[in-house]
Formats: sequence, C-alpha cells, structure tokens
Amino acid sequence: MKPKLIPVEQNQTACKDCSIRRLALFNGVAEEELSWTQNYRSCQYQMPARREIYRETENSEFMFTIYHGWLAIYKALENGKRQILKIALPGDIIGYQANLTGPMSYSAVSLTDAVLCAFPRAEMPELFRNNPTIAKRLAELNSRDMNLCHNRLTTLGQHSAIEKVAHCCAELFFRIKIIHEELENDQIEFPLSQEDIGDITGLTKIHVNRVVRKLREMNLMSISDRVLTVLDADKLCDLGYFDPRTVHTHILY
Amino acid sequence: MKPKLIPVEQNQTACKDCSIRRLALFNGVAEEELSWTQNYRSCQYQMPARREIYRETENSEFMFTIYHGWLAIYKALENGKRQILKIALPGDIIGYQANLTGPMSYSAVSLTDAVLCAFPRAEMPELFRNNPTIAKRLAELNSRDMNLCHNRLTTLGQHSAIEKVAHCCAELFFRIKIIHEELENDQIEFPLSQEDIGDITGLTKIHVNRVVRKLREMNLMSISDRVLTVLDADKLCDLGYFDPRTVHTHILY
DNA sequence: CGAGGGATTGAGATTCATCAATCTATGTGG
DNA sequence: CCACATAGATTGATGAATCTCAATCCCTCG
Repeated sequence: MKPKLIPVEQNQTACKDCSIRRLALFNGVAEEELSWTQNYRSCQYQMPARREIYRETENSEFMFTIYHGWLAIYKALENGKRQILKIALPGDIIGYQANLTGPMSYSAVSLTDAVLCAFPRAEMPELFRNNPTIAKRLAELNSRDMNLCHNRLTTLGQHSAIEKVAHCCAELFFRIKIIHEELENDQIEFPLSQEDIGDITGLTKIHVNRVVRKLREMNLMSISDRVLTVLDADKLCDLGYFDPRTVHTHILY
Repeated sequence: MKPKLIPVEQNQTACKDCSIRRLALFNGVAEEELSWTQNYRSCQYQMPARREIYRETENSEFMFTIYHGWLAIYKALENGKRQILKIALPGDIIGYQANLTGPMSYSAVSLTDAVLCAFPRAEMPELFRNNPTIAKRLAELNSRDMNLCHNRLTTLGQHSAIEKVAHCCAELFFRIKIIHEELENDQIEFPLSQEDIGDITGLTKIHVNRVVRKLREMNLMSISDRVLTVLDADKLCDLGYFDPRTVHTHILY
C-alpha cells in the first residue's frame, strides 16, 4: 500500500529560492549549481496531517527533505505501541540509509500538514559522487542525528519521567527556534498530543499528563491549544539535561 | 589528560593480512590498494582492560578501528551514572563524527585488553576523497550503527526489564557470531559485568541480577565466569524483540 | 444534539529502585 | 600459608515511580 503522493499544484519552490536551504541538504552548494542539483529533486509533495509516508519493511522509491511541517519517524510494536525515534522538522531528511535499495528500517507519518521535497533514492549515489559538498553535508546531518539519538537514549535510560519530558520539549523548542530564527519568542506551535510525547519518552499518556502539569506548576513551561510556552528555558534545560548547543545543524569549523 | 597510547611492539598487522577486514572500514578495497590505504593508519595500539580512550568534550587526534577486544562508548552523568550507547567490537569504528576537528560527543573505555588501529582524524577527508569505496563503506557502518541505536531506543522506551536484557544479550551474541564465524557454538566470551548490562539497559545491577536469574530459570541463557551460553536463541530473540538480521555489517545489494 | 478525540483526575496494582546484608572468588601483604 | 581487602554476584525487605483501569470533562465537528 503506497501512500498517495499529491504534488504541490502551483508555485513549487525552486531550490535557489528555498528559505530553509541553510538548514537542508543543499546548504553550501554554490548558487550557480543549484539549478542542476534541483534536477535530482523529483517534485514537492503536499501531505495532510497524520498521513503515513513510510511503513517499516516496505520499499520506497524516494527519500525526502522536509520543507514544511512536522513528521515522526517511529517503530511500531506488535502490541500496538510505538516508539518515536525522531521528530523530523524542516531541513531534516527522512528515508536516507546507506542501503538505498533496501526496505525502510522505520515508519514515518506526518503530524501536521507538510510539504516534502522528494529525491529518487536510486540517484543519490550519483548526486553524491558529482557533488562532494552535498555528500559532506549529508554526513553532517547524519552525524547530528546520531547525536540526537544518543542523547535521547541517555535520557530514556537514566532519567525520570519529568526529566524525559523536559528534555523532549526543550529539544523541540530549540530546534524550532533555529529554524524560525525568532530570537525573543518563548512560544512555538506544538502539534504533539500528550500521547505523542509519551511515544517519544516511553511514558503513558496519563503519566505525561501529570508530568506536564507538574512542569506548569514549577513555572518551567506550559502546553495549551497546540502551543508550547517556555517560561524558564534555562531551568527547563537543566532539568532535562539538555544542551541547546547539540541541536545545531551546521558544523562550526 | 590524554590516555597513554602504547604501540603494539612487534608484528603490527598489515591491512592486507587483517583477519577482520571484511568487517571493517577497508572491506571492499582492492588488494593492490591496501598498501597505500594503510599509510593513513598511524599505528596499532595495545590497550589494557578498563582504560579510558576518549572523554566526552575533550579533543582527540585519532579515530580508531577495533582490531581486537570489547569497548564501550558511553555518556557519563553528573550523578555518577552512565549510559552505554554501544558496545564496540572488532571491525567497529569509534571516534568518527562529521565534525572531525570538534570535541568528542561521548566517552569510550576498553572493557577487555584490546588492540586498536589509529587513524588521524584530520586526514580522513582526504582518504574519503581519494577512495570512494571507503567513503561508501563508512556510510554503511554508520547506517548500521544508526539502526542499532534506533533498536535500542525502542527497547529502552517500550520494553520490560527482562526484554531489555534479552535484547542486549541476543544482540551481542549474534554480533560476536558474525565476527568469529563459529556457526554451531552457543557460547561466547562475555566480559560484561551485571553492572555493565545495567548501564546498557538502564537498569540497576540488582535488578539485572534478578532478571538474569529468571532468564536462566526459563532456560533461555546463562552467564557464568564471563561466558554467555545461549540455550534457546530463537526464544531469546523473540523475548527481546531482536531480529538477528539487523546486525550484519554488510549491505546485501 | 450526539460522537469522538484529547485532557484530566482518582484508585489500585506492578515494576523496578533503594538500602542493607551476605556470599564467593580472587588477589595482596605479611 | 593465613588474614584481610576487594569486586562482583546474590538475596531480602521496603518504598517510590510509573502503569493500568475507570471515569469524567472539555472541545470541536458533523
């Protein structure tokens, strides 16, 4: 069962005009090369919220760069539970793995309406061969993902429920701030349900609810109407053992 | 405080004679090229057990390929706890990250006597540029590591204590079997203490002890005298939600 | 107006951590 | 060779953190 891919009807964004290019795979590519790198991009696709994009073990023709919206990559369990491995945000790549012809190692779903830029997986080796800048950029993005995964692993293994939720929210808050560059805003759109937070942190939605209340009572953050308000970013990071420096998508040489 | 690196005195293994090359970075490199790829290798180093190799946030001149022995990469917490991120075994790479000049994102320690092949991190870009086979091989190894990390994340987030320990032991059992190619042996050398298992699975050593006893009583596996005996591999994998196919270090095209 | 998805709260059960003690094997110094 | 120290494994008792089950509430949507 393949997801239906609906191309963006009009005004597909050209790579050279892309507002989030600094975050994405083509960061660092020279302006004059962007027209031919764009040839590797098949299409921009529009996705409604809660649309399945990949299912684990199935094959897919495409990998995607997120242009707009929130996605979750996750592993589903036999008992109906799931573990969210990562929230993918604009600039992030989903569906890349070294074995480009093999089945997907995780499932993916859109959490909001989203726009994805599709790349045929089969043509990636050629793209990387022809443009070392892009290959290097991919390595950067993978390396940051590995780091996020290591930090989440540490959180799940060693921290309490409230620390896990604090870490999760702090990470997303700072990742969104980097994307939107709104320096002084303490609020972000936050499409995750409490159950989603539970699937990230390994907690039940009931316990997430109690912990979120506690965080509100501690005046660290609050969530309402799909908006996350961070009241004390420093204390929230401390509680969640979260270091904002770990989420940058650029390597500082 | 740099770790003292002790070169292997005599009989350094040449890359062309390396018995684990099929597992490691130079898998796939043509025989006639191995003499110059070896030029990138500084030295083989001998490590005693429980020697610190990296400390998080510090810089390091080298990345390493494990030639012999078991290592742990981990994050240490302020409160003295630690989360082991991965057990590194022969063929595995430690210390690679896209930002080759930056500080290490994790600590590393040898769990047994070990022999490591050192590569100057600064020269890696040149090596990868000159030999796309090696760059591709690195992507393969990173991709498998990402998979292992995702699977462990799922285990930590969603499974019970006994399932976590079963997963951990099954993973190591099958990884060692691939390395040693002893097809019919149900025992492996297993240098982890019960406390180490706790640092991998996020459990206390006391609870690990009770769970290991339970696994013995269920006739799935037993540990004694630093040997792991797997009595029923299928059931152990089922219990731990572990798929042996996920640990291969080669991509099957 | 009813239906449904999320959020919220309460009560009780379970899992796992903590604290404390014992046991074994191994190694060390005298 | 013995006395002692140490690390890891083992067991028991207790308590805290978190899950499970159940109910209610609040929105929004049709």
